[in-house]
Amino acid sequence: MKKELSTEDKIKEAAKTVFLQKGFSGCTTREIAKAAGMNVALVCYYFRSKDQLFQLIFQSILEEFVFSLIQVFQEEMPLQDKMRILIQKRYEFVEKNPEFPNFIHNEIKRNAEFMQHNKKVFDKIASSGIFEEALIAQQKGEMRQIDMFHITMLIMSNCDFPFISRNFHISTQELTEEEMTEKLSEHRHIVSDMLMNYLFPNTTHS
Amino acid sequence: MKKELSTEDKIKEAAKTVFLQKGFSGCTTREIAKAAGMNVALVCYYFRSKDQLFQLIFQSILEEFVFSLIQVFQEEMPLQDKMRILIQKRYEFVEKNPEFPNFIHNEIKRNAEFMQHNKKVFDKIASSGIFEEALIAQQKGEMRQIDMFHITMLIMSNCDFPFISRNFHISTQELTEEEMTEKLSEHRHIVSDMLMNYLFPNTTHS
DNA sequence: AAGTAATTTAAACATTTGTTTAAATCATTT
DNA sequence: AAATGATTTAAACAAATGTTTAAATTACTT
Repeated sequence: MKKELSTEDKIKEAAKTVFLQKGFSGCTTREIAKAAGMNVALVCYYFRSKDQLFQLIFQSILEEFVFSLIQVFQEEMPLQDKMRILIQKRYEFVEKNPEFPNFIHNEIKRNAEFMQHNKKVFDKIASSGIFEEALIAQQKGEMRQIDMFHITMLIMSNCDFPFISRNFHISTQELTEEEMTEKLSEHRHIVSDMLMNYLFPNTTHS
Repeated sequence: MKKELSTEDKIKEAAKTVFLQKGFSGCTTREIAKAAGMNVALVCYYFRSKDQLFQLIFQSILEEFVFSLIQVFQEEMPLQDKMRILIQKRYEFVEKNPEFPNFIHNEIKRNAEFMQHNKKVFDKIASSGIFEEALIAQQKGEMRQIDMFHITMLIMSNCDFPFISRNFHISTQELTEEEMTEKLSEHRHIVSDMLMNYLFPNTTHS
């Protein structure tokens, strides 16, 4: 059923996998071609250059990432529930796309202007109204009064880092892949508990 | 005063800077040589190969990293204080070496065996007795009863990630370098508060 | 079926990059 | 000062890598 992909799409899929796993500098066009079961020249035929192919992939991945966030913001429910779900969704998103955070950070480092090209995507978060909603909750005393910067950072730190550092912990604590997967699955509840307790201190949390 | 370095040491220093900033795949021997103000051939003359030079740098950085942790464990004080200081020291260490965490994760990904060569270094953490100490505190009910895996993960997540994602937040939230540095400095107190509250729930924290 | 355009392939090209070589320079010892 | 060994340099080499070319194949239209 997956056989019916065009050559162009096969290369795109392979490129996504390889770029996510190894980053731009860490892989070659030949590697991507091979992963797609294609000739080297075909990569250039369809995408002109490695840079252009990367730009394309990067953008699509970035959108996927941002949309997964916005999806939650737009729901109709109390901020506290929204936050809990946000944390959960975020954690699960990274669980499914564990290479993702590292990928973004590496490529921003390699080329800081990348993000400027994709700023529009991030504006969608701001225009979702989530920040205003949080401000109101803070004024009501429902939510801890700290800058949105810190809130964002706390959520991302605790949801993204475990997967960024997956191999590190496997190595240093001598875990198997399966044990690690299990641990990371457990960890979500701890993260959720800790963050919700901290962000909404006056509430009893199940 | 810094002029009195030997050629070998100049190359080592340059290599450390460049490797930390760009990773192994992200830089060239010529780049390192240039950063050291040296000839390309000198890099190979003193270190035989890029791989060997990298191995050397990696190991020294890793030791620096681990020793900064152990230092705290060995002090004589209640676990709760030890933890607070650990969090603080860890945060400050990454603040001073912001490229560090990303560097480690990237190179582990590139070559998983790297860590196996340096396992001895990490054993020193275990033999510091910190884990036993934590277990006792948990049995006494002083400390939240969660696996050391999760505790380690929480601390590292909140201390390391802010610096890993520094450029990401600068880009997406349109901050200047100075604003970001300031924010990250504030963030330490939030991290410390949140973690201490979570790990030692029955205590009042200043 | 012939002709046309798109796709695919193998080969080649130019650059980059890790490494080596052989000569030149410098420092140190005798 | 001569000689010896260490250090430095420029040049070269081989392999890898991004990209292009030109021919071969396929798909599609008339």
